[in-house]
Amino acid sequence: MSHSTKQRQAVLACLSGRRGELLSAAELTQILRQAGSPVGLATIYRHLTRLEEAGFVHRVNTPEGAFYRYCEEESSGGRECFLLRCESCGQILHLDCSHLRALYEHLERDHHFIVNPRETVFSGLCEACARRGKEALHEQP
Amino acid sequence: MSHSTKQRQAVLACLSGRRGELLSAAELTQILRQAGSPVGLATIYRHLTRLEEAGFVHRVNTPEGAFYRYCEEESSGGRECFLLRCESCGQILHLDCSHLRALYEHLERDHHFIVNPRETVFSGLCEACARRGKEALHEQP
DNA sequence: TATGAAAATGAAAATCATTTTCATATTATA
DNA sequence: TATAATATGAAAATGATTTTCATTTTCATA
Repeated sequence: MSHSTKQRQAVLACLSGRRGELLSAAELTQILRQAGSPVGLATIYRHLTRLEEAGFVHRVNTPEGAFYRYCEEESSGGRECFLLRCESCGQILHLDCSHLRALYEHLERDHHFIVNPRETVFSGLCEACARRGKEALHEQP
Repeated sequence: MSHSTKQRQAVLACLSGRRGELLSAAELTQILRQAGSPVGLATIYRHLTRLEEAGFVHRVNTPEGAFYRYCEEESSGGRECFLLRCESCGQILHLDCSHLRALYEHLERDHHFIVNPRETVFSGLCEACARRGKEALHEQP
């Protein structure tokens, strides 16, 4: 049995009020503290884990640690979203692309691998960083 | 200037002798110790970092930590390899697939995102684990 | 509305991969 | 060989996450 507590509600409410945003456990702690309802870090982690297991939030793992975001209900029309992470600036982009969906179907049908898009992060360079990198090649040292 | 030391050679030799295998720093330490040429963990990490920067090894990040493998020289005909990681059994599969290459070209051309295949790991379920999962659904509790 | 068992909390300690420090050892070159 | 640059490894530091445990809160039931 799970009890409803204000900490539990605060964590979910914070993520729910910031849809699309990816937050770390530390950022959540900070936000909740500033909002006047401080929640211990351990409790934050516990709720994030439970909320993820219950399908209310998604977790995205990066080399810099885990980030969490509110889970739009895909069952009710929400589009699956793919994640692109820029290795240079750390930004995480969301992409809805039919080619990607098709590729995942191909991997499943022809390579017997069922991709979990929520855990899969394409690592690379975003447009701005790629351009910056190119320019750097032409600069004087 | 970098000095050639037996530790440096041992690390590269170990990875080079196990092409295709993904090893953690701890596993490398273990293997080298058993082979009679122990190398300190800090030194292993230092060499792995330098070898990766120099292009001799690839690093793959997973929620369980980083893994390293010898870098086949792609410039001389080696095929780019894509990484699929089973969330259930932890196995990492290598895949050479033209659809994937095509998708990366699409992402670069149409979404201006340059994917780094070495850092990108598709997370999901391998064939065996997917089958096991399906069977489990039909089992009696 | 009281009671008590189950569940939740948070501070502090524990983990665990990785990095840094620093005193010592090794390498390459003059 | 001397010596300056570089490498080593043990131990300490880091930082994200998890666990422990004494205390507090929730909620079904009396």
